[in-house]
Amino acid sequence: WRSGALVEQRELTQWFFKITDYADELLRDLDTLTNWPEKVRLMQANWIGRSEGMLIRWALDAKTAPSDANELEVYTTRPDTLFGASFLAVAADHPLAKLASEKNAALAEFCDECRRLGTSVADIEAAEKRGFDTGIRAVHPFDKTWLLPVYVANFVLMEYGTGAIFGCPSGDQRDMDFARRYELPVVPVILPAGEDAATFTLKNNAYEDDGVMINSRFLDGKSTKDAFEEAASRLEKQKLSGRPQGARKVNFRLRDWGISRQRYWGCPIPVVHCKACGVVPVAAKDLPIKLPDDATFDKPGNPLDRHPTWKHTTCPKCAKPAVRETDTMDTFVDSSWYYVRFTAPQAATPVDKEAAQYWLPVDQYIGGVEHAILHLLYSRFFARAMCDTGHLKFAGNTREPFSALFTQGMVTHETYKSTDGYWMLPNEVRFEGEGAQRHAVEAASGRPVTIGAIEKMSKSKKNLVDPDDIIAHYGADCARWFMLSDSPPERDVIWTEAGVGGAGRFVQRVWRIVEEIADTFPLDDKTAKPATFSSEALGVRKAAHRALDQVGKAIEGLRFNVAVANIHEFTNVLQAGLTKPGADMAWAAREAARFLVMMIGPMMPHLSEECWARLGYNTLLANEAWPEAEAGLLVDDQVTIAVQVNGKRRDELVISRSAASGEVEAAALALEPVIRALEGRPVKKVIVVPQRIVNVVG
RNA sequence: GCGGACGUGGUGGAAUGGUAGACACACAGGACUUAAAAUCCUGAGUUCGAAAGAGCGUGAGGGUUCGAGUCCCUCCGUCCGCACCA
Repeated sequence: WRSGALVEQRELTQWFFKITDYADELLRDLDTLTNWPEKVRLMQANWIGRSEGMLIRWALDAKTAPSDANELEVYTTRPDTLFGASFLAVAADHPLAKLASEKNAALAEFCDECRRLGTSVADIEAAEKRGFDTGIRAVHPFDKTWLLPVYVANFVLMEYGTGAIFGCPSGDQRDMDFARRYELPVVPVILPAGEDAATFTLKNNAYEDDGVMINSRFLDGKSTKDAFEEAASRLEKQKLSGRPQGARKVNFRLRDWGISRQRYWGCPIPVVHCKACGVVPVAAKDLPIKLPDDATFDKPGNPLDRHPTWKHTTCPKCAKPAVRETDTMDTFVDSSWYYVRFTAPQAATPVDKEAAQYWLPVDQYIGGVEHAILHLLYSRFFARAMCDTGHLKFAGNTREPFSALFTQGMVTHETYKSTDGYWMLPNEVRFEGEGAQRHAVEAASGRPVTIGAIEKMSKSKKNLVDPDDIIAHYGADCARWFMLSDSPPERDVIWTEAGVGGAGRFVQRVWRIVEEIADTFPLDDKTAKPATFSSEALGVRKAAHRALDQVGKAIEGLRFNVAVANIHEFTNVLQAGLTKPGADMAWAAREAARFLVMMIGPMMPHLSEECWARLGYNTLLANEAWPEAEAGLLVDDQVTIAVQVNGKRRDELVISRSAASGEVEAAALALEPVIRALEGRPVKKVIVVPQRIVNVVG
């Protein structure tokens, strides 16, 4: 239904949000989003695509121009290169192209051809730069005697700038390609640093960077930046038909947001079309407009448009029969402000400003990078628009909906296709062989299966793994633990169950340790903390407190795989400690068990509550505060420092934490491997980094 | 074409410029067992060596530094975004 007359008709009633009004602010405020990934900020900046340039009006030579066309306005970011101009070009849809086509059948044909091609990315890539000389000549703004040809060119976009450009082949690769094809002059106007003006020439590569102006009359010798300023201010002062010939202009790549969809599944756009009153908004009391329950989907096209009764209503203004808008909104509209609604989901009005002000902005937003541009830009726009319409107010002076953003990776998996071309679930497939011999067959029939690319898990390609299988076998906590331990959350993961067994063993191990400690050292609030600890017990305590510190920080930083590794490490120490019983170890072990259970809590909630109860507590672990690590247990009196000779590690040294540099140096130089590595050479220099490393240079 | 990210053992991955490979998976050997499972212990980047030890080692090559996986430059590869935006 997107072809033919219907599209024309639709064009007239397309609905847009004026996101371009916020282009500058959306771009500028990206700098304030310091807790957003650089990548996403960059993608948004590129998408908004701000460029500073000029609109320049060129007079058309009366002898060659159509009678009702006497000037052509172009957009450029490089007024400095005006003396390198060798042609002008307009888009096939440009009014001047249409005007010129009226008396030129060949030109009209060329314009048609341009319109047919050049829509898809692939077309553009393949398309050569082609043009058609309209015969019209334009007058150079700085030289009345200099006439330039005006072409229609397939690489000029009507949607950007004015749909017309001036071509400077020496300074722009596209213009260069065009000039070489149509044998237009190529005049270098910018001399790169280190080049000689007398010998500098360009072959088929344009020089697009900065330099010193040449062949440019009054601009000669200026820097690119100064030349821009000079040319711009002259054009601003210079008049053409009584108006300034040039005007500075900021242009954006960002377009307005077309929200009209010809689909059933979306919020209806709440307006009515009345023959007498025109487009009339639906009264607030009649909102929301509900979709009909009896839509049919048996034919292509918009079910709302062909529904027998739904669209027929009366005009809110004059009460005469009128027709509802049958376009519905893009679903991105809903996702652009749900976070505001979520602060007061029961509110009678769309937004409870007080609740929104209390909760927003969102502290930590987590989502896939696929939303980097559309959803996240629309949401930033909506937050601002809602502030301006009085629907929303933020507590601070920000207008950003999401303070911090984290982009998680995707879960990917191999894809499988049967011989008849159907996608197959991984659990319908059996594997044989290894390495290059590895191949797949249908588990049920033994028929061969093609192993396809590793792709993002999707229902359509069926490369899905059902977590129920893992949950049934190992439990939900184990599934969670395994996923968190596997790789950092920002990275894509190729899903594999290899390793889930290890997570299962860890779950069992935690339970065994907790049982052992609960049985051997039952909860007894009266047991006083021992005055001193054996070195083993102290070791357990240090490991416990260090883990608490590390795991807390890792979780805060969303580095869950590191948190898991830290817990593993600590568990290993605790388990070894249990083989050396004693009153002080009992106390240390109980403390350690309590910490262990608390640390796994966020990642294995069921197991940890079970363990918590097993340790004798009759509270909910979920209500417990994260314990504070004792600072004194986080540092050792003795530190191990590496000893290098000429940057190569030769030995290590255990020494008092507070040892003076001289002391450390002496101890390092006395080490036998150090003496050996020096091979009798004198020591030139010794670098001592306290508590870290010694480097002997010799 | 423009912009960006990444490249570390058999695998997933650790590492504020300071002992590369933590932790785990897989693997091998051992203990326990009639046996297996489970559990526990041990080993393991690579080359040479019986060992002690030594050489090499974070995609390749250069640079900065006492010291580089980490910073800078060039190249190769992989991935992502934008794409004739004047």
